[in-house]
Amino acid sequence: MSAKQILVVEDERPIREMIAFGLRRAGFEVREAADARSGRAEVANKLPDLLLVDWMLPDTSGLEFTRALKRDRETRELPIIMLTARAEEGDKVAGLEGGADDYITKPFSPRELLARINAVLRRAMPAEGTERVDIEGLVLDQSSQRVSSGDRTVALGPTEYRMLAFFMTHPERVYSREQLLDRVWGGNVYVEERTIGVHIRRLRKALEEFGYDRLIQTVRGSGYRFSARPL
Amino acid sequence: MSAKQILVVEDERPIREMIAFGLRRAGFEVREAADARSGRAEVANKLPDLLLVDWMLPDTSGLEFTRALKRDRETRELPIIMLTARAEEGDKVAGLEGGADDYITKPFSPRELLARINAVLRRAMPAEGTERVDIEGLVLDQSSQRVSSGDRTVALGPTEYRMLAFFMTHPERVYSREQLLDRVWGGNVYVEERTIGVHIRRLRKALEEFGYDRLIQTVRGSGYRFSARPL
DNA sequence: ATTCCAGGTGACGGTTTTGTGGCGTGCGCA
DNA sequence: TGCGCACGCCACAAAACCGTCACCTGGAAT
Repeated sequence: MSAKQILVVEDERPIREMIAFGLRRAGFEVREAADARSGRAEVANKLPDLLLVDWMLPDTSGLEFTRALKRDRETRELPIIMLTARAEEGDKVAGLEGGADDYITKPFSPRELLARINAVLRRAMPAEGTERVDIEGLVLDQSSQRVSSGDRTVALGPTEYRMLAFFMTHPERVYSREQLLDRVWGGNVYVEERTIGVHIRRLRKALEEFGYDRLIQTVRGSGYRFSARPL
Repeated sequence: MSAKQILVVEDERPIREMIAFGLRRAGFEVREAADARSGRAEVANKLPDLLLVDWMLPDTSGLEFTRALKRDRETRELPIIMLTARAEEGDKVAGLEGGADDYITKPFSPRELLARINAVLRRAMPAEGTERVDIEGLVLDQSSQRVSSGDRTVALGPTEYRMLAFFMTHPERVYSREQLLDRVWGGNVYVEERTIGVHIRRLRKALEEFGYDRLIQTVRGSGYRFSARPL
């Protein structure tokens, strides 16, 4: 597994360099940008694996920056961690709403940062060799973000796709609703656990016409399981 | 799987109780301590599965408390989550260096706390080699919460599954109804001992079509035994 | 043989968990 | 600005499961 590339967008140079230093020492490849403009340029230049974005940037707010990236299809899946100072704490919510995958308040320890980075990467990154998964003829292709059967594509919303992708890369195992929230939605979101049932149903319905809805099994009292074996 | 036990060490009573309440509602068993001293006593008394420690305690800093535990061989593996107020944020570094497995800043949402707890517990709980058990072709797979024979799955309700899982991981040994209540239902539940017989029957019936019902043996006057050997 | 009792059985009502359809909202897009 | 898609959530329906009870059974003790 090659080194993950992280782009740090932060205007205060000492901070930026300290972060970069720590990350490099941890084995990441690091690129730096001092403002949103050059940040965008860097992203366009070569897609990093993860973005660290300061909340306050000289030219735009990190929020705007994030929003823009999350809107673009090309960069939508790019994981973003927002850096906020304590004073800006009230905006956390907004930061997440804006689409950041996680945030971290300054000051933070290198260890904390690493923990979050790894968490987010783990979430975002298809585990080794799961770029393409075929289960009983149901085919997940992560690079094109599509799931298909034969030559037909299963119609899925973004959330359904993420959930199905997660399931297909983690079959034969029961996941609680809480775990699903954590792994499919991401750590810092508040969503009713009940809602998961709704998405399960939508996913089942989408798979139904292909005859694959049976793969999503309910484990009463525990959660759900994706399995090729009959219940 | 019986309920995990969590010890909350926090001097501010309302906060402590709120946390305890939330955790209990989430199915944890909770013990409380108001200062480091009684905290230590509680730990010594009976090792909990996880520790929630406030950063500021009347007698010692949470840091010292944690350090001490991490130094002791007996408690080194005990997972610790530190609670810090925002104002103490700068000390995070020290907190983590001190050996806490995670920290969380007040105020926090119950869900966030639960997520961290589960994450830490999951990390701390490496399988005991009972992940997969095969007895005479009857296969228990705990990660998928399923018992199967050949390619067919035994249809079990939650309680039946728990009971069978317990039996398969503790074979060749007689358990009284009371013991079963304790280990399968988990301690503080009021259920008629008579009821166990009913579940035994249900379990036998479920195993019947696979020819495995013979594995559950009645020991008159004592209880039940799961054994591959006939008798 | 008769009695007695632990344990087995089948049925039932209540409770909890999950499935389902629908509604309102927010955001991207035209 | 208006439209349509996703999404989150609610309220209700359906299903699964659980704990008990009343009654049956088989064998051990007398």
